[in-house]
Amino acid sequence: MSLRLTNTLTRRTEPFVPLEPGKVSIYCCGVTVYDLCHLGHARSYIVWDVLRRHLQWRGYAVTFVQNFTDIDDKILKRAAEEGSSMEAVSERNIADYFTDMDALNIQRADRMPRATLSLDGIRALIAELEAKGAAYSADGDVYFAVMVKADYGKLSGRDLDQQQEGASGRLADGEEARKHHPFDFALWKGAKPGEPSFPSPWGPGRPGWHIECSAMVRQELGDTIDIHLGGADLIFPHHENEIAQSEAASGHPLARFWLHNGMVNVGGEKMSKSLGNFTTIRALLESGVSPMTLRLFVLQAHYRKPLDFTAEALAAAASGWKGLNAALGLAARAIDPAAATDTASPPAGIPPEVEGELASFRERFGAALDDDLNTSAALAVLFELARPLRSQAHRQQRGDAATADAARELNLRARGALLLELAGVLGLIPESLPTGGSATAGEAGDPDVEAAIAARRQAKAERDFATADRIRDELRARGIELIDRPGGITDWIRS
RNA sequence: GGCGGCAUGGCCAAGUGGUAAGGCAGAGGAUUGCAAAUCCUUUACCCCCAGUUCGAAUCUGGGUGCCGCCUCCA
Repeated sequence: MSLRLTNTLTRRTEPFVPLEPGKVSIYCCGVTVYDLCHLGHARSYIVWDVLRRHLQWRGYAVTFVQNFTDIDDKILKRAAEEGSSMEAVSERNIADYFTDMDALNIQRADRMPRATLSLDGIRALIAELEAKGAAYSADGDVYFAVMVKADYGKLSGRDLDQQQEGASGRLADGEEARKHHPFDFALWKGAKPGEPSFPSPWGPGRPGWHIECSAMVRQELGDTIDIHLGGADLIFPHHENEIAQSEAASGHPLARFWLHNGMVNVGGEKMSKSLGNFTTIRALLESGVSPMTLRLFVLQAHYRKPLDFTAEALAAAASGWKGLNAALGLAARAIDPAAATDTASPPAGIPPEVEGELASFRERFGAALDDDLNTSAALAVLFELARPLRSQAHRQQRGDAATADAARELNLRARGALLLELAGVLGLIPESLPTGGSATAGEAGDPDVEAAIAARRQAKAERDFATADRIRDELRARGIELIDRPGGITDWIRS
Protein backbone atom coordinates (compact mmCIF):
# COMPACT_ATOMS: atom_id res chain seq x y z
CA MET A 1 0.00 0.00 0.00
CA SER A 2 1.43 3.31 -0.97
CA LEU A 3 0.47 6.90 -0.47
CA ARG A 4 -2.68 8.12 -2.15
CA LEU A 5 -3.69 11.77 -2.17
CA THR A 6 -6.75 13.64 -3.34
CA ASN A 7 -5.69 15.84 -6.20
CA THR A 8 -7.87 18.89 -6.75
CA LEU A 9 -6.71 18.98 -10.34
CA THR A 10 -8.23 15.59 -11.19
CA ARG A 11 -10.82 15.57 -8.41
CA ARG A 12 -9.66 12.08 -7.60
CA THR A 13 -7.67 10.28 -4.97
CA GLU A 14 -4.69 8.91 -6.83
CA PRO A 15 -1.38 7.19 -6.09
CA PHE A 16 1.34 9.67 -5.33
CA VAL A 17 4.42 9.18 -7.46
CA PRO A 18 7.09 11.87 -7.28
CA LEU A 19 8.81 13.22 -10.35
CA GLU A 20 12.16 12.02 -9.10
CA PRO A 21 12.23 8.76 -7.15
CA GLY A 22 12.84 9.33 -3.45
CA LYS A 23 12.48 13.09 -3.65
CA VAL A 24 9.48 15.31 -3.14
CA SER A 25 9.27 19.01 -3.88
CA ILE A 26 6.51 20.91 -2.11
CA TYR A 27 5.35 24.48 -2.29
CA CYS A 28 2.93 25.69 0.34
CA CYS A 29 1.12 29.02 0.08
CA GLY A 30 2.10 31.01 3.13
CA VAL A 31 0.49 33.89 4.93
CA THR A 32 0.10 37.53 4.13
CA VAL A 33 1.87 39.08 7.07
CA TYR A 34 -0.46 41.85 8.12
CA ASP A 35 -1.75 40.33 11.36
CA LEU A 36 -1.45 37.41 13.77
CA CYS A 37 -2.33 33.96 12.51
CA HIS A 38 -5.63 32.43 13.53
CA LEU A 39 -6.91 28.91 13.97
CA GLY A 40 -7.55 28.57 10.25
CA HIS A 41 -3.87 29.08 9.54
CA ALA A 42 -3.01 26.68 12.35
CA ARG A 43 -5.12 23.97 10.78
CA SER A 44 -3.62 24.41 7.37
CA TYR A 45 -0.03 24.34 8.51
CA ILE A 46 -0.55 21.53 11.03
CA VAL A 47 -2.07 19.34 8.34
CA TRP A 48 0.69 20.06 5.83
CA ASP A 49 3.26 19.49 8.54
CA VAL A 50 1.83 16.01 8.97
CA LEU A 51 2.01 15.41 5.22
CA ARG A 52 5.66 16.43 5.30
CA ARG A 53 6.48 14.29 8.35
CA HIS A 54 4.73 11.32 6.84
CA LEU A 55 6.69 11.62 3.60
CA GLN A 56 9.87 11.86 5.64
CA TRP A 57 8.85 8.87 7.70
CA ARG A 58 8.34 6.98 4.45
CA GLY A 59 11.90 7.81 3.51
CA TYR A 60 11.45 10.65 1.03
CA ALA A 61 13.83 13.57 0.91
CA VAL A 62 11.37 16.44 1.10
CA THR A 63 12.10 19.97 -0.01
CA PHE A 64 9.46 22.20 1.49
CA VAL A 65 9.15 25.81 0.38
CA GLN A 66 6.70 28.28 1.85
CA ASN A 67 6.43 31.96 1.09
CA PHE A 68 5.62 35.10 3.00
CA THR A 69 3.52 37.62 1.16
CA ASP A 70 5.02 40.84 2.41
CA ILE A 71 3.66 43.22 -0.19
CA ASP A 72 -0.08 43.71 0.02
CA ASP A 73 -2.80 46.31 0.39
CA LYS A 74 -3.67 45.09 3.86
CA ILE A 75 -0.11 45.45 5.06
CA LEU A 76 -0.05 48.98 3.69
CA LYS A 77 -3.34 49.74 5.38
CA ARG A 78 -2.10 48.36 8.66
CA ALA A 79 1.12 50.36 8.40
CA ALA A 80 -0.85 53.53 7.72
CA GLU A 81 -3.06 52.89 10.75
CA GLU A 82 -0.04 52.37 12.96
CA GLY A 83 1.98 55.14 11.46
CA SER A 84 4.72 52.64 10.74
CA SER A 85 6.05 51.11 7.56
CA MET A 86 5.23 48.10 5.44
CA GLU A 87 8.57 46.60 6.46
CA ALA A 88 7.89 47.09 10.17
CA VAL A 89 4.48 45.42 9.96
CA SER A 90 5.86 42.53 7.91
CA GLU A 91 8.86 41.90 10.12
CA ARG A 92 6.78 41.88 13.27
CA ASN A 93 4.22 39.47 11.86
CA ILE A 94 6.86 37.17 10.43
CA ALA A 95 8.47 36.96 13.87
CA ASP A 96 5.06 36.25 15.40
CA TYR A 97 4.39 33.63 12.76
CA PHE A 98 7.50 31.72 13.79
CA THR A 99 6.69 32.02 17.47
CA ASP A 100 3.21 30.58 16.98
CA MET A 101 4.11 27.85 14.51
CA ASP A 102 7.15 26.78 16.52
CA ALA A 103 4.90 26.43 19.54
CA LEU A 104 2.66 24.12 17.53
CA ASN A 105 5.71 22.02 16.63
CA ILE A 106 5.37 22.76 12.94
CA GLN A 107 8.64 22.15 11.15
CA ARG A 108 10.01 25.25 9.53
CA ALA A 109 10.11 25.20 5.76
CA ASP A 110 13.46 24.55 4.15
CA ARG A 111 13.24 27.89 2.40
CA MET A 112 10.87 30.79 2.99
CA PRO A 113 11.07 33.28 0.14
CA ARG A 114 9.46 36.69 0.42
CA ALA A 115 7.86 38.72 -2.30
CA THR A 116 10.07 41.73 -1.56
CA LEU A 117 13.17 39.58 -2.01
CA SER A 118 11.95 37.89 -5.17
CA LEU A 119 11.34 40.93 -7.34
CA ASP A 120 13.87 40.04 -10.02
CA GLY A 121 12.17 36.73 -10.66
CA ILE A 122 8.75 38.36 -10.60
CA ARG A 123 9.69 41.05 -13.10
CA ALA A 124 11.37 38.49 -15.34
CA LEU A 125 8.29 36.31 -15.34
CA ILE A 126 5.99 39.21 -16.17
CA ALA A 127 8.29 40.25 -19.01
CA GLU A 128 8.25 36.71 -20.33
CA LEU A 129 4.48 36.58 -20.26
CA GLU A 130 4.31 39.90 -22.00
CA ALA A 131 6.71 38.69 -24.70
CA LYS A 132 4.57 35.63 -25.23
CA GLY A 133 1.45 37.72 -25.61
CA ALA A 134 -0.14 36.50 -22.42
CA ALA A 135 0.07 39.84 -20.67
CA TYR A 136 -0.64 43.46 -21.53
CA SER A 137 0.01 46.73 -19.80
CA ALA A 138 -2.53 49.46 -19.21
CA ASP A 139 -1.93 52.73 -17.43
CA GLY A 140 0.97 51.42 -15.33
CA ASP A 141 -0.75 48.13 -14.52
CA VAL A 142 0.04 44.84 -16.20
CA TYR A 143 -2.66 42.22 -16.60
CA PHE A 144 -2.67 38.56 -17.47
CA ALA A 145 -4.98 37.72 -20.37
CA VAL A 146 -6.95 34.65 -19.30
CA MET A 147 -8.26 34.05 -22.81
CA VAL A 148 -4.81 32.98 -24.03
CA LYS A 149 -5.03 29.94 -21.81
CA ALA A 150 -7.54 27.60 -23.37
CA ASP A 151 -7.59 25.47 -20.22
CA TYR A 152 -8.09 28.36 -17.83
CA GLY A 153 -10.39 27.11 -15.06
CA LYS A 154 -9.16 23.52 -15.09
CA LEU A 155 -8.22 23.47 -11.42
CA SER A 156 -11.42 24.93 -10.05
CA GLY A 157 -13.62 23.34 -12.71
CA ARG A 158 -15.02 26.63 -13.88
CA ASP A 159 -16.41 27.81 -17.13
CA LEU A 160 -15.82 31.56 -17.27
CA ASP A 161 -19.05 32.15 -19.17
CA GLN A 162 -21.03 30.69 -16.30
CA GLN A 163 -19.42 32.77 -13.57
CA GLN A 164 -21.20 35.68 -12.02
CA GLU A 165 -18.79 38.47 -12.33
CA GLY A 166 -18.39 40.16 -8.99
CA ALA A 167 -20.43 37.57 -7.12
CA SER A 168 -18.20 38.11 -4.12
CA GLY A 169 -18.99 41.78 -4.19
CA ARG A 170 -15.39 42.83 -4.22
CA LEU A 171 -14.61 44.35 -7.57
CA ALA A 172 -11.98 47.02 -7.53
CA ASP A 173 -13.05 50.40 -8.77
CA GLY A 174 -11.76 51.55 -12.09
CA GLU A 175 -9.86 48.39 -12.81
CA GLU A 176 -12.61 46.98 -14.99
CA ALA A 177 -12.12 49.61 -17.67
CA ARG A 178 -8.46 48.69 -18.08
CA LYS A 179 -9.03 44.95 -18.40
CA HIS A 180 -9.68 43.21 -21.69
CA HIS A 181 -11.63 40.48 -19.95
CA PRO A 182 -13.35 40.61 -16.57
CA PHE A 183 -11.29 37.71 -15.25
CA ASP A 184 -7.95 39.11 -16.29
CA PHE A 185 -5.91 39.83 -13.19
CA ALA A 186 -3.07 42.11 -12.22
CA LEU A 187 0.51 40.94 -12.53
CA TRP A 188 1.87 44.36 -11.66
CA LYS A 189 0.02 47.20 -9.99
CA GLY A 190 1.11 50.73 -10.68
CA ALA A 191 1.78 52.65 -7.46
CA LYS A 192 -0.66 55.28 -6.32
CA PRO A 193 0.82 58.48 -4.95
CA GLY A 194 2.48 57.99 -1.57
CA GLU A 195 2.56 54.21 -1.76
CA PRO A 196 5.77 52.23 -1.44
CA SER A 197 6.86 51.09 -4.85
CA PHE A 198 9.49 49.19 -6.71
CA PRO A 199 10.89 50.07 -10.12
CA SER A 200 9.88 48.12 -13.18
CA PRO A 201 9.81 48.39 -16.95
CA TRP A 202 6.12 49.29 -16.62
CA GLY A 203 6.72 52.03 -14.11
CA PRO A 204 6.95 52.06 -10.33
CA GLY A 205 4.57 49.72 -8.54
CA ARG A 206 4.33 46.36 -6.88
CA PRO A 207 3.61 42.79 -7.93
CA GLY A 208 0.15 41.28 -7.89
CA TRP A 209 -0.55 38.53 -5.42
CA HIS A 210 -0.64 35.58 -7.79
CA ILE A 211 2.55 36.28 -9.69
CA GLU A 212 4.75 36.17 -6.62
CA CYS A 213 3.92 32.51 -6.00
CA SER A 214 4.55 31.58 -9.62
CA ALA A 215 7.89 33.35 -9.51
CA MET A 216 8.94 31.86 -6.19
CA VAL A 217 7.98 28.33 -7.17
CA ARG A 218 10.05 28.62 -10.31
CA GLN A 219 12.97 30.24 -8.55
CA GLU A 220 13.09 27.76 -5.68
CA LEU A 221 11.87 24.50 -7.21
CA GLY A 222 11.71 24.77 -10.98
CA ASP A 223 8.98 24.58 -13.60
CA THR A 224 7.18 21.51 -12.29
CA ILE A 225 6.87 20.52 -8.65
CA ASP A 226 5.39 17.46 -7.03
CA ILE A 227 2.89 18.99 -4.64
CA HIS A 228 1.35 22.40 -4.26
CA LEU A 229 -0.51 23.09 -1.00
CA GLY A 230 -2.99 25.64 0.26
CA GLY A 231 -6.38 26.31 1.78
CA ALA A 232 -9.48 25.43 -0.20
CA ASP A 233 -10.29 29.12 -0.39
CA LEU A 234 -7.23 29.59 -2.58
CA ILE A 235 -8.36 27.26 -5.36
CA PHE A 236 -10.01 30.12 -7.14
CA PRO A 237 -8.71 32.50 -8.14
CA HIS A 238 -5.26 32.25 -6.59
CA HIS A 239 -4.16 28.79 -7.64
CA GLU A 240 -6.03 28.94 -10.90
CA ASN A 241 -4.12 32.08 -11.74
CA GLU A 242 -0.83 30.63 -10.62
CA ILE A 243 -1.34 27.76 -13.01
CA ALA A 244 -2.26 30.12 -15.83
CA GLN A 245 0.83 32.28 -15.36
CA SER A 246 3.36 29.54 -14.76
CA GLU A 247 2.15 27.27 -17.51
CA ALA A 248 1.80 30.07 -20.03
CA ALA A 249 5.42 30.94 -19.36
CA SER A 250 7.04 27.52 -19.09
CA GLY A 251 4.78 25.32 -21.15
CA HIS A 252 4.99 22.68 -18.41
CA PRO A 253 2.53 21.65 -15.72
CA LEU A 254 3.12 23.71 -12.56
CA ALA A 255 2.35 20.99 -10.05
CA ARG A 256 1.44 17.33 -10.34
CA PHE A 257 -0.63 17.30 -7.17
CA TRP A 258 -2.76 20.10 -5.78
CA LEU A 259 -3.90 19.55 -2.21
CA HIS A 260 -6.34 21.77 -0.37
CA ASN A 261 -7.39 21.77 3.24
CA GLY A 262 -10.92 22.46 4.47
CA MET A 263 -11.87 25.56 6.36
CA VAL A 264 -12.24 26.03 10.09
CA ASN A 265 -15.82 27.02 10.82
CA VAL A 266 -17.31 28.91 13.70
CA GLY A 267 -21.02 28.44 14.22
CA GLY A 268 -21.25 26.92 10.75
CA GLU A 269 -19.45 29.80 9.09
CA LYS A 270 -15.92 30.02 7.83
CA MET A 271 -13.47 31.57 10.25
CA SER A 272 -12.06 34.65 8.60
CA LYS A 273 -10.67 38.03 9.27
CA SER A 274 -13.40 39.76 7.34
CA LEU A 275 -16.20 38.11 9.31
CA GLY A 276 -14.40 38.95 12.53
CA ASN A 277 -15.10 35.50 13.96
CA PHE A 278 -11.49 34.46 14.27
CA THR A 279 -9.49 33.33 17.26
CA THR A 280 -5.76 33.83 17.02
CA ILE A 281 -3.39 31.02 17.82
CA ARG A 282 -1.77 33.29 20.35
CA ALA A 283 -5.00 34.04 22.18
CA LEU A 284 -5.80 30.36 22.31
CA LEU A 285 -2.43 29.40 23.73
CA GLU A 286 -2.52 32.23 26.23
CA SER A 287 -5.93 31.09 27.41
CA GLY A 288 -4.32 27.87 28.55
CA VAL A 289 -4.99 25.60 25.59
CA SER A 290 -1.84 23.59 25.12
CA PRO A 291 -0.22 23.44 21.68
CA MET A 292 -0.63 19.69 21.48
CA THR A 293 -4.31 19.95 22.40
CA LEU A 294 -4.73 22.23 19.43
CA ARG A 295 -2.84 19.80 17.23
CA LEU A 296 -5.00 16.92 18.38
CA PHE A 297 -8.13 18.98 17.82
CA VAL A 298 -7.12 19.65 14.23
CA LEU A 299 -5.96 16.12 13.46
CA GLN A 300 -9.11 14.46 14.74
CA ALA A 301 -10.88 15.61 11.61
CA HIS A 302 -9.98 14.74 8.05
CA TYR A 303 -8.03 17.57 6.46
CA ARG A 304 -10.41 18.16 3.56
CA LYS A 305 -13.55 18.43 5.65
CA PRO A 306 -14.74 21.53 7.42
CA LEU A 307 -13.75 21.65 11.07
CA ASP A 308 -16.14 23.29 13.48
CA PHE A 309 -14.44 25.20 16.23
CA THR A 310 -16.39 25.06 19.49
CA ALA A 311 -15.41 25.28 23.14
CA GLU A 312 -16.85 21.79 23.66
CA ALA A 313 -14.83 20.23 20.88
CA LEU A 314 -11.69 21.90 22.16
CA ALA A 315 -12.37 20.69 25.70
CA ALA A 316 -12.84 17.17 24.35
CA ALA A 317 -9.51 17.41 22.58
CA ALA A 318 -7.89 18.62 25.80
CA SER A 319 -9.21 15.61 27.71
CA GLY A 320 -8.13 13.29 24.97
CA TRP A 321 -4.67 14.79 24.86
CA LYS A 322 -4.33 14.50 28.61
CA GLY A 323 -4.64 10.74 28.33
CA LEU A 324 -2.42 10.41 25.30
CA ASN A 325 0.16 12.71 26.82
CA ALA A 326 0.23 10.64 29.99
CA ALA A 327 1.07 7.57 27.93
CA LEU A 328 3.70 9.46 25.93
CA GLY A 329 5.25 10.70 29.15
CA LEU A 330 5.39 7.18 30.53
CA ALA A 331 6.91 5.95 27.30
CA ALA A 332 9.51 8.70 27.21
CA ARG A 333 10.59 7.98 30.77
CA ALA A 334 10.64 4.22 30.30
CA ILE A 335 12.87 4.01 27.29
CA ASP A 336 16.51 4.82 26.99
CA PRO A 337 16.69 8.11 25.08
CA ALA A 338 19.82 6.95 23.26
CA ALA A 339 18.05 3.87 21.96
CA ALA A 340 14.88 5.71 21.05
CA THR A 341 16.13 6.81 17.65
CA ASP A 342 15.97 3.38 16.10
CA THR A 343 12.66 1.85 16.98
CA ALA A 344 12.03 0.15 13.68
CA SER A 345 13.76 -2.96 14.97
CA PRO A 346 12.36 -3.95 18.36
CA PRO A 347 14.84 -4.75 21.12
CA ALA A 348 15.88 -8.33 21.51
CA GLY A 349 13.82 -10.52 23.78
CA ILE A 350 10.41 -9.43 22.58
CA PRO A 351 8.16 -12.45 22.06
CA PRO A 352 7.16 -12.99 18.42
CA GLU A 353 3.49 -12.46 19.15
CA VAL A 354 4.18 -9.06 20.70
CA GLU A 355 6.47 -8.18 17.86
CA GLY A 356 3.70 -9.13 15.47
CA GLU A 357 1.18 -7.04 17.33
CA LEU A 358 3.41 -3.99 17.26
CA ALA A 359 4.11 -4.53 13.58
CA SER A 360 0.40 -4.54 12.90
CA PHE A 361 -0.06 -1.28 14.79
CA ARG A 362 2.68 0.26 12.70
CA GLU A 363 1.08 -1.13 9.57
CA ARG A 364 -2.37 0.21 10.44
CA PHE A 365 -0.98 3.61 11.31
CA GLY A 366 0.98 3.88 8.08
CA ALA A 367 -1.94 2.65 6.01
CA ALA A 368 -4.18 5.28 7.58
CA LEU A 369 -1.85 8.12 6.65
CA ASP A 370 -1.25 6.60 3.23
CA ASP A 371 -4.98 6.77 2.66
CA ASP A 372 -5.13 10.47 1.89
CA LEU A 373 -3.84 11.45 5.34
CA ASN A 374 -6.51 9.82 7.43
CA THR A 375 -5.21 11.32 10.66
CA SER A 376 -8.39 10.44 12.50
CA ALA A 377 -7.80 6.74 11.91
CA ALA A 378 -4.10 7.16 12.67
CA LEU A 379 -4.98 8.73 16.01
CA ALA A 380 -7.20 5.77 16.83
CA VAL A 381 -4.12 3.55 16.52
CA LEU A 382 -2.26 5.83 18.90
CA PHE A 383 -5.00 5.65 21.49
CA GLU A 384 -5.13 1.88 21.26
CA LEU A 385 -1.38 1.72 21.65
CA ALA A 386 -1.50 4.04 24.64
CA ARG A 387 -4.13 2.27 26.71
CA PRO A 388 -2.07 -0.69 27.98
CA LEU A 389 0.72 1.71 28.87
CA ARG A 390 -1.54 3.70 31.14
CA SER A 391 -3.05 0.55 32.55
CA GLN A 392 0.30 -0.84 33.48
CA ALA A 393 1.43 2.40 35.06
CA HIS A 394 -1.73 2.45 37.11
CA ARG A 395 -1.16 -1.08 38.35
CA GLN A 396 2.44 -0.38 39.22
CA GLN A 397 1.52 2.76 41.07
CA ARG A 398 -0.92 0.73 43.09
CA GLY A 399 1.88 -1.61 43.99
CA ASP A 400 0.65 -4.60 42.08
CA ALA A 401 3.98 -6.41 42.24
CA ALA A 402 2.78 -9.39 40.25
CA THR A 403 2.80 -7.32 37.08
CA ALA A 404 6.37 -6.15 37.37
CA ASP A 405 8.23 -8.94 35.67
CA ALA A 406 11.05 -8.25 33.28
CA ALA A 407 9.45 -9.62 30.14
CA ARG A 408 6.41 -7.49 30.61
CA GLU A 409 8.58 -4.48 31.22
CA LEU A 410 10.41 -5.08 27.97
CA ASN A 411 7.16 -5.38 26.04
CA LEU A 412 5.89 -2.14 27.43
CA ARG A 413 9.09 -0.40 26.54
CA ALA A 414 8.82 -1.60 22.96
CA ARG A 415 5.23 -0.45 22.87
CA GLY A 416 6.17 2.90 24.33
CA ALA A 417 8.92 3.39 21.79
CA LEU A 418 6.51 2.69 18.97
CA LEU A 419 3.95 5.06 20.43
CA LEU A 420 6.51 7.85 20.59
CA GLU A 421 7.63 7.21 17.05
CA LEU A 422 4.14 7.18 15.55
CA ALA A 423 2.95 10.15 17.59
CA GLY A 424 6.00 11.97 16.29
CA VAL A 425 4.84 11.42 12.72
CA LEU A 426 1.76 13.43 13.66
CA GLY A 427 4.02 15.97 15.34
CA LEU A 428 2.64 15.06 18.75
CA ILE A 429 5.28 15.20 21.45
CA PRO A 430 4.98 14.80 25.23
CA GLU A 431 4.15 17.99 27.05
CA SER A 432 5.32 18.52 30.60
CA LEU A 433 2.61 18.34 33.19
CA PRO A 434 1.60 21.34 35.26
CA THR A 435 4.13 21.98 38.00
CA GLY A 436 3.60 20.05 41.15
CA GLY A 437 5.23 17.66 43.49
CA SER A 438 4.95 14.57 45.51
CA ALA A 439 4.50 15.19 49.21
CA THR A 440 6.12 12.21 50.75
CA ALA A 441 8.01 12.57 53.98
CA GLY A 442 11.30 14.38 53.57
CA GLU A 443 10.85 15.26 49.92
CA ALA A 444 11.60 18.76 48.82
CA GLY A 445 8.95 20.96 47.22
CA ASP A 446 7.05 24.15 47.81
CA PRO A 447 7.43 24.45 51.62
CA ASP A 448 4.11 26.18 52.01
CA VAL A 449 2.15 23.57 50.15
CA GLU A 450 4.11 20.73 51.68
CA ALA A 451 3.32 22.03 55.16
CA ALA A 452 -0.38 22.20 54.42
CA ILE A 453 -0.33 18.69 53.04
CA ALA A 454 1.54 17.45 56.09
CA ALA A 455 -1.06 19.06 58.32
CA ARG A 456 -3.80 17.37 56.35
CA ARG A 457 -2.06 14.02 56.64
CA GLN A 458 -1.87 14.51 60.38
CA ALA A 459 -5.56 15.35 60.56
CA LYS A 460 -6.41 12.31 58.48
CA ALA A 461 -4.36 10.13 60.78
CA GLU A 462 -6.38 11.47 63.68
CA ARG A 463 -9.54 10.85 61.65
CA ASP A 464 -10.31 14.55 61.83
CA PHE A 465 -11.76 14.61 58.32
CA ALA A 466 -13.38 18.00 58.72
CA THR A 467 -9.97 19.61 59.12
CA ALA A 468 -8.48 17.48 56.37
CA ASP A 469 -11.20 18.49 53.92
CA ARG A 470 -10.91 22.14 54.91
CA ILE A 471 -7.20 22.11 54.06
CA ARG A 472 -7.93 20.42 50.78
CA ASP A 473 -10.55 23.04 49.92
CA GLU A 474 -8.21 25.88 50.83
CA LEU A 475 -5.51 24.51 48.56
CA ARG A 476 -8.00 24.00 45.78
CA ALA A 477 -9.04 27.63 46.10
CA ARG A 478 -5.38 28.48 45.47
CA GLY A 479 -5.42 26.39 42.33
CA ILE A 480 -3.71 23.38 43.84
CA GLU A 481 -5.28 20.01 43.33
CA LEU A 482 -4.43 17.14 45.67
CA ILE A 483 -4.15 13.56 44.50
CA ASP A 484 -3.95 10.93 47.22
CA ARG A 485 -2.08 7.81 46.34
CA PRO A 486 -1.80 4.55 48.25
CA GLY A 487 0.83 4.51 50.96
CA GLY A 488 0.00 7.90 52.42
CA ILE A 489 1.52 9.76 49.49
CA THR A 490 -0.16 12.93 48.25
CA ASP A 491 0.75 14.38 44.88
CA TRP A 492 -0.28 17.86 43.93
CA ILE A 493 -0.47 19.86 40.78
CA ARG A 494 -1.15 23.47 39.97
CA SER A 495 -4.17 23.50 37.74
C1' G B 1 -27.00 31.21 -12.01
C1' G B 2 -22.17 28.06 -12.18
C1' C B 3 -18.55 24.77 -9.64
C1' G B 4 -17.49 21.80 -5.34
C1' G B 5 -18.28 19.57 -0.54
C1' C B 6 -20.95 17.61 3.68
C1' A B 7 -25.24 14.85 6.49
C1' U B 8 -22.86 8.29 11.19
C1' G B 9 -24.68 7.37 18.92
C1' G B 10 -25.60 13.19 23.80
C1' C B 11 -21.04 15.83 21.29
C1' C B 12 -16.59 15.32 17.90
C1' A B 13 -15.22 11.84 14.23
C1' A B 14 -13.22 7.28 11.05
C1' G B 15 -15.39 3.74 7.96
C1' U B 16 -17.17 3.90 0.62
C1' G B 17 -20.58 -3.49 -0.66
C1' G B 18 -20.54 -8.25 4.03
C1' U B 19 -23.69 -7.25 9.81
C1' A B 20 -20.50 0.31 12.64
C1' A B 21 -12.49 2.56 14.65
C1' G B 22 -11.16 6.16 18.10
C1' G B 23 -11.85 10.52 21.39
C1' C B 24 -15.15 13.39 24.77
C1' A B 25 -19.30 13.22 27.84
C1' G B 26 -22.63 9.66 30.54
C1' A B 27 -23.44 5.04 33.38
C1' G B 28 -21.57 0.90 36.37
C1' G B 29 -17.21 -1.04 38.91
C1' A B 30 -12.10 -1.00 41.36
C1' U B 31 -9.71 2.45 44.65
C1' U B 32 -10.82 6.34 48.63
C1' G B 33 -12.68 8.25 55.40
C1' C B 34 -15.36 11.16 51.51
C1' A B 35 -13.58 13.25 47.19
C1' A B 36 -10.31 14.19 43.18
C1' A B 37 -7.14 11.73 40.01
C1' U B 38 -6.28 7.00 37.90
C1' C B 39 -7.55 2.21 35.88
C1' C B 40 -11.49 -1.49 34.18
C1' U B 41 -16.32 -2.33 31.80
C1' U B 42 -20.21 -0.29 28.93
C1' U B 43 -23.82 2.67 25.24
C1' A B 44 -25.57 3.44 17.38
C1' C B 45 -28.20 -0.28 12.38
C1' C B 46 -25.68 5.39 9.86
C1' C B 47 -31.08 12.61 7.07
C1' C B 48 -35.69 10.87 4.07
C1' C B 49 -37.86 8.02 -0.24
C1' A B 50 -37.22 4.63 -4.23
C1' G B 51 -33.89 1.28 -6.77
C1' U B 52 -29.47 -2.23 -7.81
C1' U B 53 -27.60 -6.58 -5.01
C1' C B 54 -27.73 -12.88 -1.80
C1' G B 55 -26.19 -8.59 1.13
C1' A B 56 -25.57 -1.12 1.40
C1' A B 57 -23.96 3.64 6.20
C1' U B 58 -21.09 2.33 1.85
C1' C B 59 -23.54 1.92 -5.38
C1' U B 60 -27.74 4.50 -8.56
C1' G B 61 -31.90 8.08 -8.94
C1' G B 62 -34.92 11.65 -6.41
C1' G B 63 -35.75 14.75 -2.05
C1' U B 64 -34.47 17.70 2.36
C1' G B 65 -30.91 20.43 5.23
C1' C B 66 -26.09 22.76 5.84
C1' C B 67 -21.34 24.74 4.10
C1' G B 68 -17.32 26.65 0.74
C1' C B 69 -15.75 29.22 -3.88
C1' C B 70 -17.27 32.52 -8.24
C1' U B 71 -11.09 38.30 -8.46
C1' C B 72 -9.36 39.85 0.55
C1' C B 73 -8.84 34.90 2.25
C1' A B 74 -5.13 29.00 5.20
